[in-house]
Amino acid sequence: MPTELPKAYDPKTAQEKWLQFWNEKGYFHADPAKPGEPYCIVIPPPNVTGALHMGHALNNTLQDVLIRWRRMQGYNALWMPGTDHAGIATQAVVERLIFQTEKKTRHDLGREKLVEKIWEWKDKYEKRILGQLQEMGASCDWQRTRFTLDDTCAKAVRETFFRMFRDGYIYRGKRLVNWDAQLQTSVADDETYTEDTKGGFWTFKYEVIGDPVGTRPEPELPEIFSGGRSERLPDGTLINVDLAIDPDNPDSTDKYIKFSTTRPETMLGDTALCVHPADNRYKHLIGNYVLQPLTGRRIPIIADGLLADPELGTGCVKVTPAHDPNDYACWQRNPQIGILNILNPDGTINTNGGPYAGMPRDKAREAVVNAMEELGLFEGKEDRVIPLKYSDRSKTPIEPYLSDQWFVRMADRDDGKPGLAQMAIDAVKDGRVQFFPKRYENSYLDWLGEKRDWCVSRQLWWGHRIPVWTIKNPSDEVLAQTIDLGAGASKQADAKTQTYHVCVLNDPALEVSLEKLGFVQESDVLDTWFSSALWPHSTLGWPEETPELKRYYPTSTLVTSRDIITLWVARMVMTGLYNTGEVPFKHVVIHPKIMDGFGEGMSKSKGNGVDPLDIIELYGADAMRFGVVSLATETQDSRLPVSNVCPHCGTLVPQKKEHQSGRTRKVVCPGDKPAGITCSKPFRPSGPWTEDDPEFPTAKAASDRFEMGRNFANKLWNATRFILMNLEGFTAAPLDPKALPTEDRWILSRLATTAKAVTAALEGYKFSEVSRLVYDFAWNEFCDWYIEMSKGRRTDPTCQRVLVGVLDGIVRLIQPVMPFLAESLWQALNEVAPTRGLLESKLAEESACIAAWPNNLGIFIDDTTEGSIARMQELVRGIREIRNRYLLDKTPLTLHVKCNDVVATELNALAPFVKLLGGLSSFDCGPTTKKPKQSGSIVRPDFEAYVPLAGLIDNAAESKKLEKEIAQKQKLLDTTVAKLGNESFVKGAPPEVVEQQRNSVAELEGQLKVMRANLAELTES
RNA sequence: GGGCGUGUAACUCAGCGGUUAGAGUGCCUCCCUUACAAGGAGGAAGUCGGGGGUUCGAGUCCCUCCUCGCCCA
Repeated sequence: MPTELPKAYDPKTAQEKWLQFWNEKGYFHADPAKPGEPYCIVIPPPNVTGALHMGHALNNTLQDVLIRWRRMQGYNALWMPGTDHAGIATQAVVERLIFQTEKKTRHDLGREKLVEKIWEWKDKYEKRILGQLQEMGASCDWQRTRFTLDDTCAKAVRETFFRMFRDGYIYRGKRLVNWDAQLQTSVADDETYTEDTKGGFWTFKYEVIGDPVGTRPEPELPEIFSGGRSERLPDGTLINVDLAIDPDNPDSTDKYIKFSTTRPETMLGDTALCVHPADNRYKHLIGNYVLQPLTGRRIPIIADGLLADPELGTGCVKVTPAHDPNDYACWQRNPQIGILNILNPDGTINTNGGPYAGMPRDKAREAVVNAMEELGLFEGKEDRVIPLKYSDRSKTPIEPYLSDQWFVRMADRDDGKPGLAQMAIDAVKDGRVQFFPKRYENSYLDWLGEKRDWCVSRQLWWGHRIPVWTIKNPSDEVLAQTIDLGAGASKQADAKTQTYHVCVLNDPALEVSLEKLGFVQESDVLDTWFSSALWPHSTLGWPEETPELKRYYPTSTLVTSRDIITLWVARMVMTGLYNTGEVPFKHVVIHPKIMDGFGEGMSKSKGNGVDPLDIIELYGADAMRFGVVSLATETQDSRLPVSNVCPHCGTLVPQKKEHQSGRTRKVVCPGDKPAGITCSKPFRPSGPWTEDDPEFPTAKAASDRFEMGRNFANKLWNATRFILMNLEGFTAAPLDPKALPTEDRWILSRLATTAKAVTAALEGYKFSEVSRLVYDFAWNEFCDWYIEMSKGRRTDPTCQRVLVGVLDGIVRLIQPVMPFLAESLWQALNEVAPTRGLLESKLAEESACIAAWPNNLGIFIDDTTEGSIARMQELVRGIREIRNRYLLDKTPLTLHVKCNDVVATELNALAPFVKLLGGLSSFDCGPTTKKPKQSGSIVRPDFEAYVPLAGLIDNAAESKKLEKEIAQKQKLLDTTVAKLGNESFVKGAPPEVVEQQRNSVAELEGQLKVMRANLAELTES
């Protein structure tokens, strides 16, 4: 006996049940020993910094769609899950938390203790994140879950660093970094943000000091104007640097030169003043010197057209290479001016700042301004809003800071070894790695093309500690003992600073003995991206030659968002090629970003992220997945306006901008007046909260964009419910397309077409197309028409087989997108019709997860039949339109159709359905049908149909409608005729288009004739 | 400043050279018809950002301007 399903789909029940079922069955565990072409995706490891938001939901749902689809196709599919330690982000979050709760800094705690605390945080959030993924239905191979700091990954990191060190790709160098003085670490550009901040614009002057000819060190002179700089002079000549006084203007003995700055304290580190080479006001001063009065240093006046802007301020700027990126670049062009660091790592002034040493930045600024004022060198201050760079981690201003860092060399090499950047460029250029959509290649290639060295050291405690031991000025004895360290260690020496670095691969004993000799291990850790760059091969076990690595590497597809193409994708390609000689993945799929309702990207710092679990709770995991798949189009980012669900009454209260970033703690529910709800109770809007609020319950986030998926799930559920209720006596048998009636041939043709299109969409990573195709077919064709038609054939065994067969196909097609729903329907089908099939009957698979993907249905495709049904649908819609217009409700109608014999034969064959769907008591059709008086009319190219409405018809209304239709058709006819009258159209357009237009004219003329006759009759009566 | 994208119905988005531009939501009318009111039937609603151009034909290709977004300087 058929089981009866509950009236509505209950996502919660399905999710609990099938998660457990899948887990027990182990469908998601990939075994390299099993057959099947490999298909592998590595997850972009989410940061353990915080929970996942809808952007992650989108990213992971798309991966799941692909992996589930390939699994159904019979691939040996592996989806490798894991999380990222996200160095600075996580450390900063934990440090902040500790400071809030215990008022302790990391230095109070110490390295070991802090790292321990971070591991606790990591455990908590890793669990949360993996839980979120599981609830979404992600079919990852959970047994293989990795973490970028676990032993397997650590081994790969160390091996890679060692090889790069040994091969000369890694070096120690100085660089101006974004210094976070609070956290005392450098941060990457993407870890900073710029905010307009109230500041000042001070103007000072320096005294130009006499510099008698001959006392200046001569060798300096050519350098100042050497290289490209002289070319930038407008007249192409060198300026006579020995002249402090302009020869053309001997009276202009400038005593002072004025400049402006937004950061007066950096004057302590000035190494030059700079003017534009073409600036006539200063031309004669170039090459002279000024006195930095606070430090007593004599610094040159130089010309640099790239730094100084004659239009801006006084046209003269101070140059502080160690504390400003532009000045730093100027120094690189003019190295003779020197570079001077005036800051300690904690942001206080160092000994280079003379009397100001030890002062914090802000105090030093005050002191410097005061001192300049006392010296009479202060010219004025203007309040100004300036864009200031902040650290995203500590929310304190960034200090450009010169420090020793470790770098990975990107550039081409002259020793025959390949340049890392070039290797990665080649892989995309020759198509070994392909981007979808293709245009994203540009950002990848452009960025790599700059071949800028990668700063990989971070002054943090949370991460992979750099395996380098260093000694300065070692004794000869020590040097002698480190001549031969074996193959497990590699040495670099910097002769200039007498510094020796030893990188150790994996030899704890050697580490100990090095330390005994006075070597000290580098305290820095590696940039997080260093370990994530290895992710595709490290997770598979590299450097070991594991069966997984052999089987699944290179992986197949990487699915990610565009903002980390450079930071992550490019680096994975580089390290993959460097370590394994092969690209890490063949396809890179870039998907859109989900924005909030105001067009801003979701992020943890903004706190405008929506927890997928909120959406899942409200609409179900299938609906959430369907929703995000639907918005994954190729071009557009997608807005997700969010509402707060009032915890008291369930009213949806739209989220406003002021609710975001945790700025609003209390919202009073306005209730829902139309629904008669007066709530007025307070709640806390959804947001980046980490704890409950004792006063106000927190609202969950909702978005009506997920209703579509929820409704669709319920629709399919009920379609299945209906079919199962009508399978009394079901027997399985193969279907012979030729022997089937029109309606069966039609729905099978539509299924076959849909399956083909869905497969093509998946192959092209056109995700939104996938959901749209299945939705349209299942709802608008199968449910709205075929199931309705089947109601006239309740006990027909063929119809039962078609119903089951098409439903079976729909369930397979939707499985990648809506796996919980699909499994629910599949299991229900398995109970009632375990043996089934369209072309052959066989026992269905035990789970939809492993059901075969529909293919080879092409035999069912039948355009003629699709045309017949389309005509019938037009007729039925016409009848319904008349019924609705006259509010005829359930009144049985009669219908007379005039058409040619061919059409009549087809319509007669479908007569039972026309009667059923149109609510007719009688139906006749043929070439001799006459229009009954007082009837509603439906005029279409192939037929004219009449519904007698004696006593009901509203002549005026009917005429009005007809007139409108006639006007439309006439307009169309006119433009078509005009088109055909255009000789160049008839000659230039493809013949089939011209033919189509000709047919259209004939049709329109026919229809217009009938409609005009009908109108005339209406107005007569 | 450079690059990439975007602007289509009230909202969120499809369509990217060929009939009269579509969907979901919302809106209006009718219907609790024995699968589904998370539903059914029907309807109204768009000078496809502005301006030029190419083409027999342009939301669709090119140029330009404007809006908004992202990335890189």
